[in-house]
Amino acid sequence: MELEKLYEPQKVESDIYQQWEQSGAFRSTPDDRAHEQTFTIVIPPPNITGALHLGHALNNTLQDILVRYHRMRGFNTLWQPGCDHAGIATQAVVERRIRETEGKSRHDLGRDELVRRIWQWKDDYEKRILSQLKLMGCSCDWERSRFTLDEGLAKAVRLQFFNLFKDGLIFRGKRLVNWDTELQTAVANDEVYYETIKGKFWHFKYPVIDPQPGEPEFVIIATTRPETMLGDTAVAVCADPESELNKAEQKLHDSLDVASEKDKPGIQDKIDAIIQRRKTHLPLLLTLAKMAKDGRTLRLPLVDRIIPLITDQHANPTLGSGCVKITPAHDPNDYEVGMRQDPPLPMINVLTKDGKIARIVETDGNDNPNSKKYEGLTFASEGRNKVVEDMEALGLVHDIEDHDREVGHSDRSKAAIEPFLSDQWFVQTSDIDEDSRQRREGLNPDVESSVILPSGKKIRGLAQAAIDVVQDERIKIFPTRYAKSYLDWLGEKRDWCISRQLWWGHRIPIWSEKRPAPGHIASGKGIGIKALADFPGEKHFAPYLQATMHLPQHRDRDYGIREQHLLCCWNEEASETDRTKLAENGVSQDPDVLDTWFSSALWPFSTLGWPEQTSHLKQYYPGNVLITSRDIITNWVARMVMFGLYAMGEVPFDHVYIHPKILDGRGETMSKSKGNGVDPVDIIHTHGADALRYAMADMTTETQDIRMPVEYICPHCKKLVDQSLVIKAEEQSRKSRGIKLDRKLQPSDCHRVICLNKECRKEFATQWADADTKKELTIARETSDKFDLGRNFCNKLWNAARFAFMNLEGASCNKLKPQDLRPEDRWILSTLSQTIRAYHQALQHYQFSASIKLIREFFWENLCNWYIELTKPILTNESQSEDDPNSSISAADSTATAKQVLAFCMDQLLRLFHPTLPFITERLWQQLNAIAPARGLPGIADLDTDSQLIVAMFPPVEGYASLEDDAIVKTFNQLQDATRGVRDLRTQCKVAPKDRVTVTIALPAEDFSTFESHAHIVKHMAGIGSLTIDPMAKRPPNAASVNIHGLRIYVHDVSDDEAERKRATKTLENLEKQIKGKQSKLGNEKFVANAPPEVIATERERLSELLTQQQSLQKHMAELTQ
RNA sequence: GGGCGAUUAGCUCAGUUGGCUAGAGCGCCUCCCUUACAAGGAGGAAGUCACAGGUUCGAGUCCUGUAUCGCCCA
Repeated sequence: MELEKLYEPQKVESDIYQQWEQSGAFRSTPDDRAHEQTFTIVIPPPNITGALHLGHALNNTLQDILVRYHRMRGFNTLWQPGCDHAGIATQAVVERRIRETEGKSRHDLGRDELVRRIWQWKDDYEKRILSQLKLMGCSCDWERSRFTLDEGLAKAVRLQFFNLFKDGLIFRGKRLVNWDTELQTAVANDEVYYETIKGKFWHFKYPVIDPQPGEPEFVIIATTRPETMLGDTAVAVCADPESELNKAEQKLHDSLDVASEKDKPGIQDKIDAIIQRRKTHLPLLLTLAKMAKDGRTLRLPLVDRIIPLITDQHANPTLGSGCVKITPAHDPNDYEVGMRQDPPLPMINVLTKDGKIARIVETDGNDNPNSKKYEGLTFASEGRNKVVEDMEALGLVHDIEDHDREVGHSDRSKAAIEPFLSDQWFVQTSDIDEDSRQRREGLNPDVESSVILPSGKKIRGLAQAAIDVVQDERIKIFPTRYAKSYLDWLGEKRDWCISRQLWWGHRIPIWSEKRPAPGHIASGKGIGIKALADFPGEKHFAPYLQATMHLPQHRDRDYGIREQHLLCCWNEEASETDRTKLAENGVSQDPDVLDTWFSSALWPFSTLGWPEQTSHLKQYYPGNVLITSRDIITNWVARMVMFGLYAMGEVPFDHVYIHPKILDGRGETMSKSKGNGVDPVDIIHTHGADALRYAMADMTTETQDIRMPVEYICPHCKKLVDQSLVIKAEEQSRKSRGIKLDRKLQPSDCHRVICLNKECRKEFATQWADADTKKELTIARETSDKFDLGRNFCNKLWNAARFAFMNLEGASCNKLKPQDLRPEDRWILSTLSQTIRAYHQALQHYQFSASIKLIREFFWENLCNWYIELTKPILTNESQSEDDPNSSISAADSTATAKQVLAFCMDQLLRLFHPTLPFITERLWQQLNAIAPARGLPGIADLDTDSQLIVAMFPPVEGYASLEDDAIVKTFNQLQDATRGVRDLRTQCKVAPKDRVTVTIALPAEDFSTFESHAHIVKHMAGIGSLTIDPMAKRPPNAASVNIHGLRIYVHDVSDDEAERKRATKTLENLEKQIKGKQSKLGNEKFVANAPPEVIATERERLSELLTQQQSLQKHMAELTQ
């Protein structure tokens, strides 16, 4: 069964993968082995919004390399796969799809139907994602595949929530969220993008109530969002404007001192402005500050609310009028201002969930009679116009300027984001102290002000615990610089807002009953939440926890209710019937779901069966390493650590490895949501899975992201079409059609593409086209020539193996004595052993690129270009007559030894390459097993020859010490130098490759005998007909010569004196330059005094070497001139 | 605004704690379809290590500043 001349991955990959799966090689089996002998990786669960792209291919290649490496080293190994439900991202994708295809909103469908649709979507994409991973060769334990909404994981989520609630670590609070008025949900920060919008700056006058003599009648505030003034609850001024102005000026002076000339005028202008301002504004600002301290109030126009003039650092005396309106319920900064006041400012909401002006309720609980005419107007358009119009009518508009503003937009719906105050659930990650106990007052008064982990350790707070484990290196982060972003973020100890106003996700396990404040009589026929524990037959309410939550004054406006009774429960989800029954009794479950990261944070143990104490949990927790991308260090990694410590008492993993990011041809990160992802399956199609993996691992260095120019393969002419040109063409085409471009186009904006190849010009579809277009046109696959090196490498490996297999028939497995080995055998074995050691070293430090380079270099350069070339004549029996006259080894013995050594090298190489290139190595392994079933070096390396490489033993960490031989490596280097020297001269003198040349080599007498006894190597490798080694040799007539590391090489009869003189002169010049450098260095007293002795010694040695070379070359020149 | 990183050959990138003449792949030039491999082999040209200072006997490497780019956080 001879191998094909070209390696064709598609003929190999699926069979091999099936064999692995069927053999159970991926399966994890708990066996009580210690943590040191267990290797666990949990996959960062890909979300099910879309298919995987090359970034995931990188992530999973690296995981698979480590998993296969450890499996082959005999570790009990688990790679835990699965997918993430990705709350908002998935719901938005599915909602958009339904809107586009059916014209329906989620409210049209209803909660249950929408969730049903999303499950369908999940099934499709989960299937696609898992198949992508399999095609890449990932060796996950597929039988254990999990989804973050699985029932088992849902149970883990509910229990974790329950425990946190019990420990008083969950509280309810107000928060300004990014509100998407279109989707009617809060969106996360990373789902908001900013655009500059042309707008105006309105300067309004607010009348002062009872101004004293010398005080202004109005204060002037400026706003870009007039409609929010309906919710103003204060106007702030600076408490000490004079010193603030001084500070600002000093700061400008400081920066003026260090500024470049071109920046100076701008800074000077600002200083002048402040000086000017002291004259024009300061007196008024001082008056305002005093008024604020005296408790002066203002009458807010339109709604007629009396609001205080306050002092706060937020008011900047260097800008505008120095006064700023405060709308705590609709601006993040104002919210902070409001919270800083004592007592806090009231927060008055003026926005409805669907983006209109709300019914405005004053602090006394009554509707504001003046606000009626604004109610129901669209917020930032009709509302704004009406407010401005009315202010103008009242003559309270002082000025209007043009002003550009950065406005947040929802990534999902493209609607403008409004800051919106809403009730949210939080996990307290900050330190647990008196202050925070106040905040969660009423929730669970019995809780201590610390938390005791299952390990018995007492912690100050979740964030602090997660900081500690990285600081004391119980978790190590690679590369180390990423520890900083982890620590910085956790150091802020911001409580974690975990509720999301969505339908897709884990529903918050809180049930509540709204009821009046204490002292009032409960109305209605409710059974009362306290009675729920005895609710007949409802096992899902046990165990449960209950708490009464007092809602502070300014927080209850949405409800008009003073107190809420809450019940947190776990066990099973409530059934429909239960829900109905409970609803009838005035008890309902919180409609919100949990932040996706809540369930992801449990992933390292929920996937192992927690809260059940399964054998998997015992064996495989904690994991060894988490491999992920840097953008989720905070969202995910930090939370896994907090939850791991909290639920398990132990860190979830020992190491975190952060890998580079894949960028597209324009330098933008590849992402699902951006629409520039390349399907790894396309690359597998053009280059093969191993080539994909090889290139990925080879590009994974510590510092750099990976730029990946993408090309389409035109399905018609098969030529490559540059993706960035296609995007440009699309932009052009849109412009010419009069379409305004409001953003940079992405590959996902290009659906129909005309081939840029002039002879073709046919149209094709891209992966982003809709189904109809895809049907109409053929889809072009995407590719990148970045993967060529992987494909080339696989082909090389394939062919080297092919050659070996053609010649390994009858290879033996004998006990070899050192004297049986030829110098090249000893050299290659020594080099192999060193390579093995270095490979382990590199991989254990997550130096993927370096590890690949090591084994690539050994294989391609050393084994193929030297060892195999040297061994060819023996193996193919051409060299019987060319027996090395100096060797005592017979030709037949050499052949047998060479076969055994080559078989050994191939065996070790396949093992070394298997983690990176699993398919091709497994295929070749089968062939090797067939041709050389018994192999190894008995006594030195006794090998298992398992039928499957995936479970064969990896070469040992320490290499094979007895094979290492520095002397032969040194000699071989000299032989290689000589060979290269002759080859160089042959090329320079245009000797045809087939012609044999006559060569004389002069060298130091002490190297003579070793060199001479191995000279056949140079002779063979350099195409030498006749070779003389002579320490005293002089230049033969018309010889070309070169000096390399003390060797002087003459190739006879190929050069005239003129050419030789030129060559020698050039070399001499170079030598002189180096000698001069060395001499001045060694002549420097300070160098000799300060540098370490070994460095000086090397320099001296090197100088004398250079001088010898120079002398010999000068002599040579002299001979030439004669 | 704060933090992190990058800038080395035409391109994409290596370069461990400062120490031989700064490397690789691709591309380029010359030669070779030699029976494993042209997806290959042999040889070659090509770099002011972003810029400006500083520390040091010695700086691509350490420090300071500048410029440009990227990412994260607010």
